[in-house]
Amino acid sequence: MSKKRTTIHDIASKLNITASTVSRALNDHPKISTSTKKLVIKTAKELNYQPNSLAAALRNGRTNIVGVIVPQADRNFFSSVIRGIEDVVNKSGYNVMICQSNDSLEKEKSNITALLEAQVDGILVSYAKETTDFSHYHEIINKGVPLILFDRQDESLDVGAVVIDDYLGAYKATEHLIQQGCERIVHFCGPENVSIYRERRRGYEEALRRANIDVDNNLIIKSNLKLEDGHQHALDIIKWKELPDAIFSASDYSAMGAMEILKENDIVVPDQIAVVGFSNESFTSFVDPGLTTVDQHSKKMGQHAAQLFLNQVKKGGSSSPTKTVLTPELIIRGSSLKRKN
Amino acid sequence: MSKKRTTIHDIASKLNITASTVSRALNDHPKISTSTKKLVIKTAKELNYQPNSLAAALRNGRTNIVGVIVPQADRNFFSSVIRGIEDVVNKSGYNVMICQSNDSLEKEKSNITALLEAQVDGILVSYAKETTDFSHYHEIINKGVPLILFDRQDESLDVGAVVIDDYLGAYKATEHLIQQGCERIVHFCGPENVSIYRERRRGYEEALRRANIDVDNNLIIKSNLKLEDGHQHALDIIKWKELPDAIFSASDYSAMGAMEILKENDIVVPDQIAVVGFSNESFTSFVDPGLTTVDQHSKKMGQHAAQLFLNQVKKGGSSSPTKTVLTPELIIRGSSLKRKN
DNA sequence: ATGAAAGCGCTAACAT
DNA sequence: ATGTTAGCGCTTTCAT
Repeated sequence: MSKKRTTIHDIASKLNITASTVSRALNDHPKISTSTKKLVIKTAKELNYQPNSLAAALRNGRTNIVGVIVPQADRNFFSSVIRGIEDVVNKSGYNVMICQSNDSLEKEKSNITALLEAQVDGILVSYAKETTDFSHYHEIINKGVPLILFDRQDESLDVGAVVIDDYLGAYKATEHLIQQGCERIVHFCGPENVSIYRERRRGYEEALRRANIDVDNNLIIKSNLKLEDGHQHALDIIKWKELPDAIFSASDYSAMGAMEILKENDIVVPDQIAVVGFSNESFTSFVDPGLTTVDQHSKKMGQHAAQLFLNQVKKGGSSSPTKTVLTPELIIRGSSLKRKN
Repeated sequence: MSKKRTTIHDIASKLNITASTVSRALNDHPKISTSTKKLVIKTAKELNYQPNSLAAALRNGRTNIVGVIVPQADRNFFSSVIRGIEDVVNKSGYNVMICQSNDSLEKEKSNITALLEAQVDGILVSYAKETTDFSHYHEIINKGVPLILFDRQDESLDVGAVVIDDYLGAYKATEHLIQQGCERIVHFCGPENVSIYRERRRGYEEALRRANIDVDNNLIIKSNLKLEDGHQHALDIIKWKELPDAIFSASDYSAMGAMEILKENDIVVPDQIAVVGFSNESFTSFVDPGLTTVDQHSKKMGQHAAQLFLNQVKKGGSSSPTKTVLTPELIIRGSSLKRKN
């Protein structure tokens, strides 16, 4: 059943030429006569020849595969980044190997090991929420494998990176809430080891300060930012003596979770509590009221990250790595638009 | 900068033994003394040795990689299937290489070629909406590479498959609408070449017949089932002389699209028009009213598909391929619950 | 324009 | 318990 695969040797012996000629013909080498090329290609088809990229990769030292590690591929944001990456690298003949870390450090490490063993030509990663120690990334760097970080980055790592200006996104979001008349703004804040969450918190605090509103640590809620976390936070909040007038969440999911609980408890969004999320997940436009959020130009981020990788390959890792910062965009929807009163 | 990679030969020469011993030690071969093993492992660490799975794969004829092709990784359904697949195959030492076809036949073909050239040990695929001709799948089969279909399958292909009973899911959904008193039920129906959409339509029609309601072809709308398609269909529908009293869409996205337009035009869901979708995408529970839908046990589907693959590898492709059919579950939410009147 | 030969890094059958 | 040897399929330098 499982017939022997045909190799270039099979083609060669059938045509009474050598494997080298076949290899060259197949790779469109300039010094091979057109007639030979045609013949080889024809015979290859007849014999149902399938190149073994493994063997070529072993010989060449390049696999033409780039590894991508994301916390969760089902986040709209990440899948959109991946599309951007594919857009760019496919054009240069690369394939993409996607791994999910599920935001777990262990899984992230094993992903990296697997990709390194598979001899990928580069690794693009958005690291897990759990990740605080970055020594496993040094393994990538030490091996001379191009490493690009996207979305989440670490300053201690001297590698190419593309991020959005999380500080600015959070600043815009908070400023918007203040303009709507909010003064007691709760912030759902992600793990502090992740730079994007530190930055978002900084943007939130700075916007308050500029508006002469004191930063109240009681209003800053440490969170894992999942839907269920949003539920829990909202359940806590509605027991407060004095309700806040807005929530700015560092994630759309926890924002959504909070909104669900508020509605269940007949607290009107946005009139009693305005809600703003972060990421522009697709569901944010479906819900009622639409969830105001911050768009991160995900596809563009992927394209940039891929381009950084390609540049690095071209230059052979000479010049110092580039950091690209994209400007986020506030998407205003019903969840934050207070009626004038 | 990019130092030479250490190989088993480096370890061998440092320890004055041969590469074979090193190889065996690293693979925990029973006939290697514990002391040698320890020494080898220690030295491997010191030299920062990284196995080259490419070379091993070339030698062994197995890569321990399974390829997965999905139309879109950002569909909750597919990403959930992928998790199920990873769950199962990781435990058996396989890694997963994910490709997206974007529902395009061309991309699907190039995905298959890439995976085949990468010598993956098996391919699990849910084919693109565009796919009507399955000859490229025969290449996989002819090469003796295990092929498993999930979600979408083709009867002409004699391979392992795991699907849900789309007929039953659609039947339950339609029956539910009828029980709610609906009689003029519109159906958004996907491309006919895709089996799942044929089956869903069949379930819809059969449920009507059993309730002695004539199948009205004017109520069956051919659709590509994206959000925008739902918008368009709803815009058409609201111009009808007589409104339908329900919509059963073969996809959550087009159901959502329709719901958005209906709301904008002050048509009350579910009272005037009830809406039911298909797939249980995560946003269906977020929206207001919650979207009634059919759950497809996505994670379980992935686990089953992966298990079929593992079985096939074990048996060496002897026995005839297994088809697994999962039973779908109707998730009733607000969008279809008419108030009793 | 084509051939001969070596080797990428690893494993396994066959020694001893 | 360890060494020897050959080869997986491909590319590429060096010949001719």
